[in-house]
Amino acid sequence: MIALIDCNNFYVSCERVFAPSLRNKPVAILSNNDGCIVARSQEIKDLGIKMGTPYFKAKKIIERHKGAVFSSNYELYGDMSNRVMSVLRTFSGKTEIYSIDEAFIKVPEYRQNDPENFSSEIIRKVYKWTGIPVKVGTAETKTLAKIATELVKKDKLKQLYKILLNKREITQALKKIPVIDIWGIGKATADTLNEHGIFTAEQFTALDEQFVRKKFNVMTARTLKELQNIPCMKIDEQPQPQKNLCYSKSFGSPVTEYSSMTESVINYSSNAAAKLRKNKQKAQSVTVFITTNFFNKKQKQFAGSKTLSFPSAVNSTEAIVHYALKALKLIYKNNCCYKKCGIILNELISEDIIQPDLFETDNPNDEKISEVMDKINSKYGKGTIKLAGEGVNDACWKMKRNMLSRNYTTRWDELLETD
DNA sequence: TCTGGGGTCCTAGGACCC
DNA sequence: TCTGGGGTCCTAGGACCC
Repeated sequence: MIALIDCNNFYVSCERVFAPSLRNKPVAILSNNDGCIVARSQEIKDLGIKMGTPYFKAKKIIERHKGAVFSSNYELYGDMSNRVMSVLRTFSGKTEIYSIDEAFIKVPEYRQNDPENFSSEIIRKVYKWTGIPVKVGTAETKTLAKIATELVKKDKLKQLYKILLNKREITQALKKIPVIDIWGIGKATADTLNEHGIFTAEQFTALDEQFVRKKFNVMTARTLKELQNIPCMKIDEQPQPQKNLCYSKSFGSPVTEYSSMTESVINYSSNAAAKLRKNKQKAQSVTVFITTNFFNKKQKQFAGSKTLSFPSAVNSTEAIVHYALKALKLIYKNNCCYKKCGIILNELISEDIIQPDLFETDNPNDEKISEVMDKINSKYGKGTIKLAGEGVNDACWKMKRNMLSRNYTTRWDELLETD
């Protein structure tokens, strides 16, 4: 038996924990650069504002309803997520953190005779200990557990949990779910299914496995079996180490100068390198990409990317910045109005794997310098020490975060300063 | 004026090997 | 005149997730 725990409007809930006056008001959270709406309270949804709506299109209506809007505060959400997950671990020895706001847990044997009570205990304890409201879906497969939480959302059930164990109830449930809402079925597959006259999860579940396997792929066939209550996906406690790491952001305002572009590439590379070291990994190659604003139809469009391999796996800021700048030089085109750039570190391996550098081009001091920088930044706050090439704090390309809340749970010094 | 970011997995096709 | 069969590896692109 598997339970899926899903935090309700997670980012919104995090902000509300520290601003209780917002509990019954419309609250929206914006993407980087304060661009799109990426999380919505129920009140915002009720205003008809869709996920991903550009903020400028929804601003007026939110203001009219006296709603609150926040820039996304990933430090806060990340920390709140850790708290929720540690509460969940008190319920089961087997938990899989699926995303920042969701986890699958295996229901322990001795709790399987009473999933209702088990669910409501989870909901109560997580709320009491963290302030975050969650919903719980229980079933014998992951995909059906997902369907169960979907039903809680859709039907606005009195209970914040749903149990899908017996056959009749499963069939009833699947009738209410359009294929696009099935976990693992996206737009493309849903469109094809619709063309074949398949609209609900119940209709999909009746299909022949071989047909689905042929028409689509193994993943979709697996989803089918899971909906037929045949488990195909295990709870994955030890997620595989990450294979790529990407740090990319749109610019606050467009970049037209090579010097600004280098600043941002140095900054993004340093950030990516720091993340890599935090994950205790090294990269074997780096990709740099730059693009113009593709929403602007009148502008000349350009997108370039280049991947360079390191002589041996690295994670020092110095080495990564060096190669990223080399790659940038190869793709940069003058007279373009750039909107975005990004750094991808590829072919990641554990930093414990020692790979001798054949040509000994590494500078052994680089790693030590990076280590010291990490220590200083972790003690005194991100950005305390950085490369001069990263430019100043108010550089035009830096992302906009005009409505940022405080790091209530991770930076007490910051609170003391501002209060 | 203003439109996000970060991942994974699968597949088909090309290049190459014997 | 007639030109095989069986592999592996890599890459780009598509599809999906949050």
